[in-house]
Amino acid sequence: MFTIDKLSRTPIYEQLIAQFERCILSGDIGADGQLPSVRLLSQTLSINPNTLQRAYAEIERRGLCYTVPGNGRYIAKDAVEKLGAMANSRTEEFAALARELKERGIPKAKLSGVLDMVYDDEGKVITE
Amino acid sequence: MFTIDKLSRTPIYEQLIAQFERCILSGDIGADGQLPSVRLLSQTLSINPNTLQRAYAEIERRGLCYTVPGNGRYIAKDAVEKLGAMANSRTEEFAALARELKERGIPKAKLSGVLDMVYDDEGKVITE
Amino acid sequence: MFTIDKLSRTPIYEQLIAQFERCILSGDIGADGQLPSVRLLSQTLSINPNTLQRAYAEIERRGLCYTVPGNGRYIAKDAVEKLGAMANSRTEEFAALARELKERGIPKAKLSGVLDMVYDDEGKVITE
Amino acid sequence: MFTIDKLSRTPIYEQLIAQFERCILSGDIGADGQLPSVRLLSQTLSINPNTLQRAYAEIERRGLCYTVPGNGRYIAKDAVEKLGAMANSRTEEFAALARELKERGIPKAKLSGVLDMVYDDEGKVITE
DNA sequence: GTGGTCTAGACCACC
DNA sequence: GTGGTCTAGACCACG
Repeated sequence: MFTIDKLSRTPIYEQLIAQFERCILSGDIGADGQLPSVRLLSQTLSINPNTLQRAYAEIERRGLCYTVPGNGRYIAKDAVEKLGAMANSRTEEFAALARELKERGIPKAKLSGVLDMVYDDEGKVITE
Repeated sequence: MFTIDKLSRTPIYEQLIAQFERCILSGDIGADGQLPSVRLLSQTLSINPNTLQRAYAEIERRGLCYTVPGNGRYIAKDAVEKLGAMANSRTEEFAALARELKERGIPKAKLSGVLDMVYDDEGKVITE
Repeated sequence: MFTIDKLSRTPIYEQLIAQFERCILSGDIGADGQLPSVRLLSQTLSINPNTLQRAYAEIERRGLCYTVPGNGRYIAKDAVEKLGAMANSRTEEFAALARELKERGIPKAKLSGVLDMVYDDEGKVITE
Repeated sequence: MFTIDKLSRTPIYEQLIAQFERCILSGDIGADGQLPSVRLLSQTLSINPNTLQRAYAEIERRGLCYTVPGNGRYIAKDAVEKLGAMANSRTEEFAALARELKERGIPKAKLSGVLDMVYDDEGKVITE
């Protein structure tokens, strides 16, 4: 369910956050919306509870989940919407990267092609 | 000529590398192709000489420049081509970002629009 | 009669205590002064009996109620007076908060205004 | 300069945050606006560096200070304004407390008196 | 059982 | 020197 790269330069807790956000989007969390407990998941992933705790704290700070004291953590109902709003602001990142690649001589056609591939990806697989 | 953001989370030496690469691409380095000395430039930018040294070392490692001992650093003649090759591999990065944004519900049209903006921005200047 | 916020950061047992004290002040407990049994009320509120037990223990410790073994819990006759005395000591808390807000630049007029609003709120109901 | 109560129920890192905010308001940070380093201050207060780090991270998240990589942390120029804005929203807290005390029979006159004392505090001492 | 906090000590990257 | 991250292991409050 999760893949953590302990050697990566991006901190583990950020990797965790990213993975959780993906899970929320894809609905890969149990139907009751409960997130795995700190103890359990930290064992499963063999990471330190503190690290996971930190990831959870940040996810909660973003309003994507909430804590029921003594009971567990649950995904917020409007989590998907919030993620959408956040993604919108990340478009600027996309623009910056495109600008840089353009500067380095990558033709627009190439990037357009990549975009096509990404967005038609699953479509092709199914319809073929 | 250079703009360094000391507050940025991306290390200064990486910022330097990126800026040098841009200068190489745009030909903004003196006609003789000589890079400014560590001592001089570090003073100009008021950064630590070690930091600049590190950037130069990395640029050299990438084969974009070479050192003439006791004389200075000069841009390699095939530097532009090498940068082109490197940029190509960075397209994967672009794809990854596009994939993620797609996953989060950003429609293809939006990204295409961004692409158009980026590429038609200065394109006009050329076609005029 | 009771509203428990299970998501609140203030423990449930403290919420219970506060609500009981309010009920005692407003006289909203049955004329006989008997408090609901642990079993019944914990079911009604769908909270853990232990939690309710803890709240009752604390209320009893404060001398606001007493237990008749095998019979039930009853509100102490001097409960209201005791609550008054306790509230007096909480004025210090009020002073501390006011001091802090002053330190942060909130003008006295603003706090006075708040005070007016709070106290004149239901005051009207009485004078009518 | 700082007083930490390790036995308090409010976490150390929150105590730290509160104290820093007060220092910022009163201008008790060195003229250059640099905050003490994690290592140094954690030794001085004999607390764990991690705890202090956490406090600093939160302060930074609130936009009250910023980090110069490899150099240190500095107070943001608009820190005082931000603190003012935050305080404004805390007025609600004040109202809630006043409401509760009113409910418990504290007369308005008493709270008004407290308010007078708090705000005229230093004035009296001087003019008397 | 749950989450929250803290300590001790280590390692890394950057300047 | 600076901040940032992580681990290991402990303790506490709450339900």
